[in-house]
Amino acid sequence: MEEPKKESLNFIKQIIEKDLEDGKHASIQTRFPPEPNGYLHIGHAKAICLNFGLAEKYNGKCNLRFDDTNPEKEKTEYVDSIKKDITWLGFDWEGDARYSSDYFDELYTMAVKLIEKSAAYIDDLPAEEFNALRGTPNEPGKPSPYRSRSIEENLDLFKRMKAGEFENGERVLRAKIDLSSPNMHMRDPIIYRIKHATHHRTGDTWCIYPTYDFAHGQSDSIEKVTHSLCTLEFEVHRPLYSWLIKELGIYPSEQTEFARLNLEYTIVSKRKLRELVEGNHVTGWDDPRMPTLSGIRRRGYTSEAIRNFADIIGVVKRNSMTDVALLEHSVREDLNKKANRVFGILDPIKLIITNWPEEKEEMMMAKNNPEDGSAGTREMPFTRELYIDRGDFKEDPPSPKKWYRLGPDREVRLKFGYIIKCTGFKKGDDGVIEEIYAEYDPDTRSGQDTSGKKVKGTLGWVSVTYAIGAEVRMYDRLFTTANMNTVDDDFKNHLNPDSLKINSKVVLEPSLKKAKVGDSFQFERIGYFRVDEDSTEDHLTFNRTVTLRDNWAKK
RNA sequence: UGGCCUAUGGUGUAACUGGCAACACGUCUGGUUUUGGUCCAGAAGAGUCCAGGUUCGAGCCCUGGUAGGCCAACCA
Repeated sequence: MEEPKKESLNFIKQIIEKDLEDGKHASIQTRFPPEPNGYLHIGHAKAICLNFGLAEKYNGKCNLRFDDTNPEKEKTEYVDSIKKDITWLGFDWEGDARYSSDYFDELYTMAVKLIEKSAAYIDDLPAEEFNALRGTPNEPGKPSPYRSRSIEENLDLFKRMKAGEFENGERVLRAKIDLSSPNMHMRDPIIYRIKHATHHRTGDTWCIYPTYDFAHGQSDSIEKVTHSLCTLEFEVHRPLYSWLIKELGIYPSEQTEFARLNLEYTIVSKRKLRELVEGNHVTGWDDPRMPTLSGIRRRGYTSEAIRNFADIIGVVKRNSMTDVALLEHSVREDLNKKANRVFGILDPIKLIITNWPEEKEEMMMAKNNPEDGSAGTREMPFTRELYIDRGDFKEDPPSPKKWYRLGPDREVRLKFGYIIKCTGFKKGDDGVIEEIYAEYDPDTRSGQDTSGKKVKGTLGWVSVTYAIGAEVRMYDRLFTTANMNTVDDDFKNHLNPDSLKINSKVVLEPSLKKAKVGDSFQFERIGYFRVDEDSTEDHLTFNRTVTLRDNWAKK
């Protein structure tokens, strides 16, 4: 017997398994806490797969909680899109979606408790003076003159803040911790601020709102989150996270940080993505070039591919730059199993079978997916005039060993059809080839080939008589620079001018008439394509998801 | 004149917690193939940031460096 290979655990799984073994927790509770101020992107997918995946693996639970403590930025529109994206990825959150705003009352009570413990105070300092007193990482902060107010005065002021007696920015509530801490977040951080703004859920009930630091950890605690996972930049917040929980004597959730996803040629800053949308550099949040989940989905990536991708990139504490090849491999792997094969000709040129009678038609049997027998077969009409791809013909091709395709006197198989031999071509005055002529060998019908001929090249084709036209949007990376984190000029200078090429002269085999929005196909020998929502009843539009691997084109 | 985190092939991660560095992607060979796809077989590619130390033995531990990331929004 072979030793069962021990599954290697990432550092978070190790922590969880230890906690479970030690009996620290009977089961785990995680949460995915997006701020509803934008669309989810591929980086969020990593966090979603982590949190929901962990709950799945360890029979725990994962909440969806909207971190909505800043009314000026948050909108219900985003709540809806976020839910949709998580569902698309195939995850279910525990119970109803939660909101930090659900806990505003409780949070307020906690703040009062802190004041009563003399662990928080109201500061009247204007922002400028406030920041000056805070010091720098190298110099300790100095106390505000308001730091030593009485509990009664603080309580009264806080109540009046809540009652709306003050203007935005006039006063804040600060936790009283340690002004000389080398960690800036411990230098009496602001925990409540005045914002006369309408909240997407609580409306005008409140004019004071807790800051991230005062809302996040306590919300975790209220939900009895055992493992609160967030990205590396929150590492410095952890002492504050723990301090508040301890000071308030509430359920001790624990924060653990992991590295966020960095993907080559990709940007995941919400601000920058918004800039692309608003500057019309892309067509919208769901432009198939966008790294948003809505964009990726529209492009044709499957949720299985994304989940697999999240799986193979792993979870660690070190920053890295992920090769896009990993993502592309994930989709190809998934689509290879699922997508039916069809013939699509991106750059059509007429091929005329001169020894094929004008009116003769034959139906050819084509396999839908060689990887999946249950995908069945379909019929394709074979006629005298066909379209093949211009790139499959060369007037003066290299040696047959280097060129498997068509050229004068060369033979190829038209897949699922006959072997043909090129007998000539017609060139226009402008030097452009207009038509290719060939003769077919009647003994080579696919499946009934008695000729014994072997040809190296196999081409896709579409009957001119039955072809349907379509538009294909060929997408490429949005940026030309691999590491977009380190560009110091305007990131828009790095936009790839060729990130979208529209090809509207594409012809497709007639079976595609039945294609529906959202369907993915493999155009044989070319790539994977998804039917876009811009398609109409009688005109299909496809997005190129990704090309096929092509070992030959590289040489 | 600070604090915290991190460092393993080209890329992403492993290494049963001290036992001669593994997997995936990518690259290159060859085979199969009615997709130059898939699949199959194989190869190259790191001696684990550097220097010391502990140890029979260090990628894992210790010390000191170096490099990168993060922290001074009433953002999250």
